[in-house]
Amino acid sequence: MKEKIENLIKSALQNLEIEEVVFAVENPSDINNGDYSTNVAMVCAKKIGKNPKELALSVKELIEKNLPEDIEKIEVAGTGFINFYLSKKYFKSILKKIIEEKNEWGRNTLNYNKKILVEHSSPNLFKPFHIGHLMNNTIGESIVRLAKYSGANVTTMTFPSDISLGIAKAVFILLEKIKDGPIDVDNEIVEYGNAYVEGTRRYDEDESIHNRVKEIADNLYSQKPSDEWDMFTKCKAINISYFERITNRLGSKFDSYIYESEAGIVGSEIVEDNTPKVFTKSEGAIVYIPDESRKDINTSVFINSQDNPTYEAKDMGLLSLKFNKYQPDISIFITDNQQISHFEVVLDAAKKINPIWSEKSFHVHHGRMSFKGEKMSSRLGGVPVAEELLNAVGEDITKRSADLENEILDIIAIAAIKFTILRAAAGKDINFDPETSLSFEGDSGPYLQYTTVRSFSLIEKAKEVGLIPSLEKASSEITNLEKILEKFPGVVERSTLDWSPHHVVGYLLFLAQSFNSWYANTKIIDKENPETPYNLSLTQAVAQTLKNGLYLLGIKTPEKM
RNA sequence: GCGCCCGUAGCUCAACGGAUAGAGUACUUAUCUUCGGAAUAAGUGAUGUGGGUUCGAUUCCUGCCGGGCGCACCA
Repeated sequence: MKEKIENLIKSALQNLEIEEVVFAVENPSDINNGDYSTNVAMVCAKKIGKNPKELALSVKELIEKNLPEDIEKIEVAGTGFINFYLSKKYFKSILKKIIEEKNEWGRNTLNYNKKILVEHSSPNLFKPFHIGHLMNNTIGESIVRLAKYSGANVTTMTFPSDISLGIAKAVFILLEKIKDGPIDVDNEIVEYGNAYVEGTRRYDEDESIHNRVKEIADNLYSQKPSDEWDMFTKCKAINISYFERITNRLGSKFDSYIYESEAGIVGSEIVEDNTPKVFTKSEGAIVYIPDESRKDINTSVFINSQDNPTYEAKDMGLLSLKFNKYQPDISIFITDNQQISHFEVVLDAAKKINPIWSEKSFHVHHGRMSFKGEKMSSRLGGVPVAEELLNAVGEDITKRSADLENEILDIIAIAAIKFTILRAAAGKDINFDPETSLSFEGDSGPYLQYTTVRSFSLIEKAKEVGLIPSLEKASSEITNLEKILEKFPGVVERSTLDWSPHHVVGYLLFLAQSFNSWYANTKIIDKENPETPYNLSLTQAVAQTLKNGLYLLGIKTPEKM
């Protein structure tokens, strides 16, 4: 439809002998200003020395001479906007499309047949899956779904951090601990988390253990058979299954794992092969010094003076592994925005090794969550762990409605949390206060779910009394709901173009509010009303659209709630 | 100090250079013997500050004020 309108305008401009200009056709934010709107007259007016309103009127007249039946009317408004109002017939065809396409409704072809690799949720072994991971997972999963909806062939990947000095510290503690007896199997994850925290503390306080910890680190990096290597591999397996359990609960699956330990090996080789071409030896380490023109990034160490790869080299190795394995057309990776400059350095260096690595990579960065005002860091302990938060939210939901099944309870709790994360543009920090951030009323995940569930159940209820949705007898009036439904694919496209799920959130809220408002003023199941079948179709289209939108956010629609 | 990002109702967030800056929450009211009240309707309330570019600036540029993050062997 947008293209259609653009073409109408272009041919009108030709008739007026105005040379081509860049103009916009968009959905006005206020639906009273038409279904589509263009600023073409304002853009051209000055160029040709004419009043924008007059110009708009002549464009309008020209288009009206041969008006397609999809368009009902055209108006000139404001300082020279040309607003297009679509016809009932067109909206009716949209409803038909929604009902026929079901879960496919809203898809686009922006990335048709492209290979997209999305890396997200990367866990740190030995550290619990905390709220920062939850945030990363929520945004990542939504981007995965947007990518799928845009016709891409999507591969999901995660990059567990399985090797570091910090992990060596944890292994040091665990080896000490098993001397006193075996680790409590029921509490393994907690024990490992504590070991990590304890290791960090001991290392800072007690210099005498530094040599031993470094030795452990060396053995882990070189995969040398030893007690520490055995301990490490055992912990790794348990941590990964823990990770799979929690991400599965959240609705994510990963096609592939690339471990930091693998990436470190590959990264080290790449760095060594490209020294001194790209990298420079300095003070026993190998560093990357950016060109003079890149004053915004800093010199960084890739291989430290102990000969171990740093995070930078590991990410270089990761690029190589990713592109060799998958040849993605777009490689998206999601991290918090503390890492922006880190990746700028890595990608700048990567550009000199294989330009494709940098050209096809796209960094989505999100803010951090502060919890009751306190910064979160699992290394220091006392961090809100994702599962604890989910369970706490679940309890609040139980207080509200006691008889929900556990599965539905979890679906609602996840929706409440994911909504809070996705409603804001990624990149901003979220000030997470469980008291206010996690409401179930008003703008909230459960509100959207509730509206969806209720609208689906209306259709069922109508069936029981013999009323079936049908588009045959439509009122001549065009409802706001029809206008809003028509916008859904455009909103999805916009979210896909800048990988920003929050546009979908805003849209769904608007749709749900409009539906609820209509619902409050319309008796939908009404045997006396000849428009009832049409209203039921409308309800069905709303329910489907809400459901599809929630899917894109990684939020499930429960059967009932 | 250098670099990047951010300042919008009391609070949490929107606004792809466009039309009267939208929501929720809180507060004040109203609807409701209901097709599922996790609802609906109404009211109060905001672009940190000074310039500039533009037909038009919350949005772009710039000065100031305030905040966050990053800056050599952590991840």
